[in-house]
Amino acid sequence: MSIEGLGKVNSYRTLQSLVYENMRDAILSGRLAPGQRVVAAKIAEEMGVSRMPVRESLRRLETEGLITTVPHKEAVVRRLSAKEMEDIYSVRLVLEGYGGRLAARRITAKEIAKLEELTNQAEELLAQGDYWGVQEANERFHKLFFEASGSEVLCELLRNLWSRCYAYRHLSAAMGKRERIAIEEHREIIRALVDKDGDRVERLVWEHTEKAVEPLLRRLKIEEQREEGYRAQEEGVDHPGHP
Amino acid sequence: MSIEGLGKVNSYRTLQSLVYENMRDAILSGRLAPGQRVVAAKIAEEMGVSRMPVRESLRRLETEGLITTVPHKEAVVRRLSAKEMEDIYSVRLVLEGYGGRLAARRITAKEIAKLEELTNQAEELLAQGDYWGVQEANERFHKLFFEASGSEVLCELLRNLWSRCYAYRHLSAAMGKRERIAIEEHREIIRALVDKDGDRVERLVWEHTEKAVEPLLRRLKIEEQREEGYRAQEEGVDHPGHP
DNA sequence: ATCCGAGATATTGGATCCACTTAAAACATT
DNA sequence: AATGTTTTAAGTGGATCCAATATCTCGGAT
Repeated sequence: MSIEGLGKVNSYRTLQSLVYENMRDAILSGRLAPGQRVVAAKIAEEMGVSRMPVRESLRRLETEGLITTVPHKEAVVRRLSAKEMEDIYSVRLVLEGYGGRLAARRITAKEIAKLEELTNQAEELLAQGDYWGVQEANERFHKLFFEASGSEVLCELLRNLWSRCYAYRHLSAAMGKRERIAIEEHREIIRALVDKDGDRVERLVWEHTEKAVEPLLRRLKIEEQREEGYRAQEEGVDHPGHP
Repeated sequence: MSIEGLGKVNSYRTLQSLVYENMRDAILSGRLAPGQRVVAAKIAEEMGVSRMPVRESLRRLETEGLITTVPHKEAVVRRLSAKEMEDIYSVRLVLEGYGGRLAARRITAKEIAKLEELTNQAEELLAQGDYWGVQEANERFHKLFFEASGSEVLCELLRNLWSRCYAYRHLSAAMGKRERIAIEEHREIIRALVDKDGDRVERLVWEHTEKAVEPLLRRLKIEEQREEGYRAQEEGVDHPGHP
């Protein structure tokens, strides 16, 4: 009936939406890791609800691309191959660039101030060696940035693409190697926004995102190969190809 | 239990997926028109199934942006304002342009032949005055075109954007005014693909889509104003603003 | 020893039931 | 007649039950 610690449940939210958010959060945070099986009954019991709202949530997560289901078999948290990750990032690149172009035309002084604040925050956190904090601040920068585009459709798509790779964000932690430069690039983007120079914003976002994704992809490919190695060892097969 | 005329239902497809496709088709075709209310129980009865698979389908359609639901109230087929339509088209523009750029690098001779065939088909249909047929052929051209990009992510997003405005396609019927030119533009895009000139493909797609959307938007705006006029008349209010 | 098939088990898919929310309609009150 | 209130109807949200299907296990035949 009620989810512990969430107070008055039935006041205005449906159970289904709460379960959905809970599951989504679990996936993004990594509590439900990519490849892990998701059993509706288990989730339902854990949350103290029936299977019904869980099933509806599963459908939503499925159409968002966060889980995959096979009829009568199972639902698993979706795993991304390096190729898929690359595709997602390249589309994000294009869309964020376009968002930047739009933002340059309509961003307000207030929003720019907020972007500057986030950049300063990131800088401070970097000085303290809090790399995770830096990443979080940078994420908020990007989110705010594309929301300034004024296109709800664009935001929706970007949020989706974002959430699909969020569970892999630990792979893109640069641990001091790139953060310095990334923050400088953010400042440059802000300058271009102030100048209302859409072309320049777009180009800068392109370069910026491209550089950010490169190490992530490299690591993902390494992980993939390592895992394939394991599997080969276990199964006694040398190259089973992708499942 | 069984949907009439669909044969062996439980062999490999789930009822839910059949209901989903049915509903989606109804929305795209206009049988369920934008703004129309969708009552789960009614749909269930019509299709001869229980409400369960209908509810799951509704969740999917909702996250795809084809319907909107208000908790405990109702589900309605989503209506697009001119602004939303404009946003969707501008994102489509960007993505299709990018898809073209990718396609230029990897499209095969066979795919190009198929594109040419579709263009010829469109031309024939135009000569016969079958404007609807022309539109359909052109749609298939676009679909095949962006599928040649090789990016599943990109295709998924474009399919979604496509489906969101599909119910409004009658508004973009040019009835002979533009089809001639559109077909010529398709041929030019094909030429650029043959030359593997990604930049040119992207530019051509931009221009092409931009020209196609303009009349649609104009008509949508006119419809919007007319409807507002009706409402003002009915309610005796002069300008109630957007709901 | 290996392969195959018949139960047993786990889990999803679908139907039905009930409770709760919202709106609409009927009614009463001023 | 207009307005506020109660009753009624319609429809969603959630729980539970049953059926269908896939996987697993174990015993038997070759």
